[in-house]
Amino acid sequence: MERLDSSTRARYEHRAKVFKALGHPTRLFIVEQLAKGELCVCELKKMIDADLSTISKHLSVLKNAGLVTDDKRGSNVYYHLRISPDGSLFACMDEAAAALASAFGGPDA
Amino acid sequence: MERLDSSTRARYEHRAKVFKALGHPTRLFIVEQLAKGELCVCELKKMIDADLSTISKHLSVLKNAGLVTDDKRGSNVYYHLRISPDGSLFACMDEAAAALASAFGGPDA
DNA sequence: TGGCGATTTGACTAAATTACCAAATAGGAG
DNA sequence: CTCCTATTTGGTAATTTAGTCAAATCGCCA
Repeated sequence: MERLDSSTRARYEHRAKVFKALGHPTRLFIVEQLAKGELCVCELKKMIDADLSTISKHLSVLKNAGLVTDDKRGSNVYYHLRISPDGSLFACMDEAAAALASAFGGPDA
Repeated sequence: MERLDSSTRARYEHRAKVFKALGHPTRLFIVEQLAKGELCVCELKKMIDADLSTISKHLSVLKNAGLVTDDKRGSNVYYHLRISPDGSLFACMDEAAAALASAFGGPDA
């Protein structure tokens, strides 16, 4: 029987950090937009109705989870994905939606 | 250009809920154990060093995210996964670990 | 019926998250 | 150099989450 001891826990904390970063609608949206190509903060601002500082902090969470990197060019900061848009993390998003929908009979159940 | 308006946002909130549920090491551990087969709360208790009520609440979060269901049999409550252990949500966990590791040069980078 | 083991729920506290505003910083243009 | 734009950071209030203990439930068995 596997037990959640401290060394096992460290491994799970590692993974949980990535899921946690994806656990916010705005961040999930950002990740999907970046899947189409890099965007600078001001471009994301046009898409998202929130304070610029809020968006900046969401980007920082994604960066700390290893999901994106930033690249300063001129006075702009461009963000792009570190994961493949064809990878399981994206397939996973659809499965996530399906899990909830099929459980509670949502619109796309 | 796609915008995160209120209806779009509702869709992302839906998905984010599932990721959020996976964004805790204990819950991630529980999900992986359940991938091997159903377990009752007292069996999970043997694996996890936390208060029984804490475990119960984690299970409730997973249930609300549509990831598990419960099944009372006798005086025990058995939990089992609602998602396939072969699906992308599991493949995704490895990718999650890899994303962080490759970003920060972790042990399994 | 009475009590027991298993599990959930409620009350509560501490800690983390989120959002906004204002201020700081950094680079480029004039 | 100085202003302007782009972005991040710090402070703070509101909300949510995680964890613990105690109390409430529920199904069984004597």
